[in-house]
Parts: sequence; structure tokens; C-alpha cells
Amino acid sequence: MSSRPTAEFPTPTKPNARARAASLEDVAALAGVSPGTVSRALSRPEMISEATRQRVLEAADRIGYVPNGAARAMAMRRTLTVGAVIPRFGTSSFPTMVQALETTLAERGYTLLLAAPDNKGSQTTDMVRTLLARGVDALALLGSRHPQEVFALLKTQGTPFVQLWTQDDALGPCVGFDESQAAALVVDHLADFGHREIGFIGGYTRNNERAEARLAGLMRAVAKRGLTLREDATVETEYGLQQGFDAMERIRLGGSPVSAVVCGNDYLAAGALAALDQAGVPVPQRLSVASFNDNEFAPFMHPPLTTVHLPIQEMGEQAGRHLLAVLQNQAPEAAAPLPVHLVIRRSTGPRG
Amino acid sequence: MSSRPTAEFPTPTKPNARARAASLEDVAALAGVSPGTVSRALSRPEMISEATRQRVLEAADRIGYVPNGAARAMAMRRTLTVGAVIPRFGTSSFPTMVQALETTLAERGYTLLLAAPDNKGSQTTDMVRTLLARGVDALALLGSRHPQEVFALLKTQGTPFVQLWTQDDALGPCVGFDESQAAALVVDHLADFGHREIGFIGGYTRNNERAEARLAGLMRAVAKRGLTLREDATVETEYGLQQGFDAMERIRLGGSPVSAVVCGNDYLAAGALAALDQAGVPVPQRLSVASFNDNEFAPFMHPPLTTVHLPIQEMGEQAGRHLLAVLQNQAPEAAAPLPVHLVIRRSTGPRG
DNA sequence: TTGTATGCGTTATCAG
DNA sequence: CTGATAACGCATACAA
Repeated sequence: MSSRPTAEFPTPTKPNARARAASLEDVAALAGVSPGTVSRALSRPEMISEATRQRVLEAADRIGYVPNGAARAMAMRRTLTVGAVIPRFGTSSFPTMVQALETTLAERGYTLLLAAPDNKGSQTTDMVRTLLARGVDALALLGSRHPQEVFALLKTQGTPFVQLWTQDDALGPCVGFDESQAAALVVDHLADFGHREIGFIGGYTRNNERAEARLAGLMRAVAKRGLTLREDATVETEYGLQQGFDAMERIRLGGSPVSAVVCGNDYLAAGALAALDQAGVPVPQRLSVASFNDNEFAPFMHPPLTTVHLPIQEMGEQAGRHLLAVLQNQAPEAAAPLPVHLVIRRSTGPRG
Repeated sequence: MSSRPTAEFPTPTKPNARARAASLEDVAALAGVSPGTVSRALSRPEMISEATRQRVLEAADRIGYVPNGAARAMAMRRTLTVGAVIPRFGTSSFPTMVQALETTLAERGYTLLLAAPDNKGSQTTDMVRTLLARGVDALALLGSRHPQEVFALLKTQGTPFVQLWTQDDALGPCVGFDESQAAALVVDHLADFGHREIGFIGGYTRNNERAEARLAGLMRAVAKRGLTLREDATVETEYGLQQGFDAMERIRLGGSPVSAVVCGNDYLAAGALAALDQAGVPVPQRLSVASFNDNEFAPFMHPPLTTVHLPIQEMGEQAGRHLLAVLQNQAPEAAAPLPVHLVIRRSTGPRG
């Protein structure tokens, strides 16, 4: 028999404590069955007779029963919850990925727990620890490079995880695309149009694997085509519109003889274009701009710019499917990064 | 004494079950104290002697102890978790708000649980139910109008909540800004420049309080200044770049004699501008475009457009603070919407 | 098909 | 300051 008296008036733990929400036992009492039966009626309908099931459902509905996830988590030893660590939430394509991830997971009943470093000293390790303490069944790590500590934590907790936006699968399964190929596409395109000296506005490579890989890929591609990546036209900065604007100003005022500038993402590109626009520099006649398309708005920007389209949404979905597979089938499912599509959306005009 | 044998070999529940993570009891055993002491050492340091505290901390660290949130939630009757329902995650300013919300909450140890309807039949009510089942201590409802059902659920569960981006506080505390004032600013601006007949591209007003309020505010402002909001230049659509593009095409091809079009958000505006650009329509000489600035990139768009800047980030922070207040002080703290700043970022040129 | 009893890992209460 | 012990609400193995 249960230790909590159901018939008595519920004793508030504290004076200000909110009224206790309905529990399985309350439903059971109302339906005139045992708690176990209610539990089964709700989550294993096939194990119960239709009649009692109806009675239970009605009772549950009548008192507005909502299962207690914490109790359920304790009993089942899983929370139906997945954590996501998401740097630079605002000015990146991460929202798109997160949306895709959330949708994919939600279809199987999983909920997403968010942790977004505010680049004001919040440590990834702490966020992961918090997420683990919340009992996430799995974890998605977006962008950036994470301290070894994080992976140690994940290992001791036995929590499956997946990294997004990287190819470096030394530490675990990854979902990403080929930065080298992306870079090559842009560079080839620019080279075909006769550009020789190009610049680059990208994210800080320090502690940012995405930015690092992007720059590295670009340098390889540039070398391969015999172009020059001019140092006096290469800027590392935070991602953001204002940052793109400022970076382009610096390049422009520096007088570097580049004829094209590649931007690490759309925000930077939009900012850069705004700077050129304001300065009255004709694009692409005087200076071409190219970009990697993190977002959906690059194709709509003016003036047109060469863009490599990155399959953001697909990455989120793929990551979600991978985690679900690990979570459900216990089958790790080869974690090889999916092949991804790269598309030139608009053409950077020939040099003037 | 505990019922689980700590010294014995842990019995796996199922053959495939992952190794159990370290528990309070494991730490206790290692540190040579009782579980209760470990609990206190970790979460109420002031109740414990420095010596044992150190010993416990070291033991916990050594075996990589991470507290079990579910168990903690059961005992404490709270999860240190806040839910957020977020429609249209991808193409809106919601990421910015969510980031602000998350940061504000994280500072006090709260984690954000995400639910993002995919407008493919996923019901808000279900998401709220799921979030409640996860045990969220409070809930943030962004955008849209929610079914009565939702509020009933929240009431029976006694879960505090806050709505963002609305002024309609009939159903509970809200954080929002004055849509009427925002609309008036745009309209006054356009009127001052001599525009008389204007169009509008906005979100579907059906089931979208934001869009509805925005249109209503616009209509009031237009009437007040004696302008005309032309029906043949008013388009309701999904938010998005492509949608803005298409809407403007429709208006343009329809031949409506408007001289200015107001867009419900930046995505729509960007799309509309792209359409005009592609069609070779000079902006703002032939047609002016104005917009509400949901995002941070409007000021960087070309050509310049009148923009009302909405305090997105502040809304997220305000909502976070409100929830924290309710959660911690038990003091509801008057839920009046904060006054918000409205700023004209760029000027829409005079009519040509 | 249904009822009963136990355990899940913490916190909190109450003695010592 | 510390140790034992009782909830917390649910799932599940076992009995009936």
C-alpha cells in the first residue's frame, strides 16, 4: 500500500507551497483501479482492457493529470530529453539547425534542452555539466571546439553525443560537410572570373574549429589555383553584421589591391556589402564579394554575390536521426558525415 | 540503511544497459561519510565542516560525480528548468529573444527547455503538455495566440508562465511593446514624406496575435493620418524571405497605385526589396519600403528603408527576470509590460 | 488483465 | 555538524 494517504487532505510542505498537481494515484483513486493499472493504461495501452483503459483515460482527463517526468525518469532511467550546446545563437545559422534538430527529435517524443554560452565567460564545460545534471539522454554539440574535459565528462556519464558542423571525428561522431570542397568551389569560381588577389573576412580561428577549417580550406584552394590570399585583406573577427561592416572598412581603407573578398558567413557578407555600398564602391565591378551561405537570406542580398550554400537544415536533421538511432536501437549506426550539397546560388560578376 | 548494495557489483537492469553513473552514495562510500552529508556538502556548504567538505568534494571529483536531476527534482519538487514554446524559430527574431532569455535564466541556474512547433500540425497544447510533463518550473510562450486549453493546463498544474510579444494580459502576465505606437511611428514617417496610399505585407493574422496587432495598429495609424491602406496592396503571408519576395511581386504586378509598402518584419522586407531590385524598380524614388525591425540586419539592408526598431533582446531579458522573480521570491512582481524604445534607423526617401 | 511491492537518487526531517 | 530514514511519483517484475 502506498505510504501517502490519498483520502486525507494533502499536507502542504511549506506555507507557500503551490497545490500539488494530480498524480497517478489520484487518477487511480478516481478510476477505481490501482496505480499500476493507470500507469499501464497510459503508456502501454495494449496491456490493458479497453473498458478500464477508457475509465482511466477519462479520470486522467477529468483531473488534468500530467505525468511527472522526474518520477518517470527515475523509474525508467531516462528523461526523453536531449541537450544542445549552442554558441553564437543570435548571429549564425544555428537557429535553423536547432529548429531542424528539435523537430526531428520531437517526432519521437524527445525534448531539447538548451544551453547557449554568452561568450561572457560562461564555460562550455559547465553547461555540459548542467545539461548532464538535468539528465539528458544525449547531447548535441554545435560549432566551436570543445575542451577535452567535456568529452571526459560525457564518457564517465556514458552519455551519447554528436558534434555538429565539424569533420573531426577523432573525439566522436560528427555531422558536418567538407569545408575544403566548399572553399574550393568559391575559389574556383573567383579564379574563373579572373580574380587573382583575394581577401577574407572570417571568424576568429582561435577556439573555433569552423572558422579555422574554413580558412584552412580557403588557403589550400587558393594555393591550388595559384591565387594569392592577401594578409593585408584578411580579417578575423566575431560573426556579426557590424563586424563585417568594420572589417570591410579596414580592408578598404588599408588599400589592399584585392579584387574579391570572401566572407565566412552571410552576416559578415551583409555587413561588408553595406560598407561598400555606403562608401560608394561599385560591386562587383570594383570589388567582388563572395560568401558561405549559413542562412537563407544570402540569395536575396543586393548586390549579388557568389554563395556556397551549406545544408544547414539537413545537418540538424541528420544529427537528430543519429541521436535517435543511438538512443532507440542501441545501434550506433556508422557515424560517417553525410555527403552534402554545395550550390552556387548567384554569380559574382566578372572583374570590371 | 540504503536498500541498494554499494559494495557489491552493480546489477545491470538489462543486458544492454549502460553502466550506471556515480551516485551520491558512491561518493559517500568513497569519502567515508553518509549520503546525507554528501548532499549537504555539495548544495549547502555552510552546513558542513570545512574538513569533510573538502573530502567529499575530492571524492566527488575523483569519480566524476554529476547529480541526478530527476532524483533531485523529486525531492525538491522543482527542476530548475523553464520551458519555452517558440513558433517560427527559423525566420524570425525569436532566436535573439531565446538567447536573451536563456542567458538571463542561466545566470540563476535555470535551463531552458525548447519546444518549436513546425507548423506541420504540431499542436501548441501538446507541446505545453510535454513541457509540463518534463516538469518545467515555469513557461515562456512566444508569439502566436494560444488556445484556451493551454492556459487551463497551466492553471491546473500551477505553473507560472509569461507571454512574450503581446500586450493582451487578460490571460496572464505579458512582456511586449506597444504595436500601436510602432505602427504610428512608421505611418507618421511615411505621411511626412508625402505618401498617401500605402500597402502592407504581413504575417497571417489568423492565429497570430503579433501579425494581427501589427495590422490593427497600422490601420488605426493610417486612419488617423488620413492615409489609405489599399486592400489591393495588402498581403498576408508566412514570414520569410521568399514570401516577402512573392508578396511584393503580387503587389507590383497588380498595379496598385501605392507609393510605399510597409513590411511586417525584416525577412519580408528583405524579400520585397529583392523583388523590386530584380524588377528594376527604383527604391525609394518609385516605391518606398518600410519595415519593423525584428532583427539586427535591417540597418544593413540596401536600399535604405524606414525601420522601427523593436527591443527584442530586452524582451527576452525582461521575461527572464519576471520568471525568476516569480520562481524565487514568490513575489509576482507587477507584470506590466516594460516601456520600450522605438527608433527610426534610416530614412525612407521622399517620394520621387 | 489487474493488483502489489520495490527501487530509482536526492533532499529534508529529526535525532544524536 | 553528522547519520539514519522517510518521502517524492512512477515503472515494472512478480503474484494473483
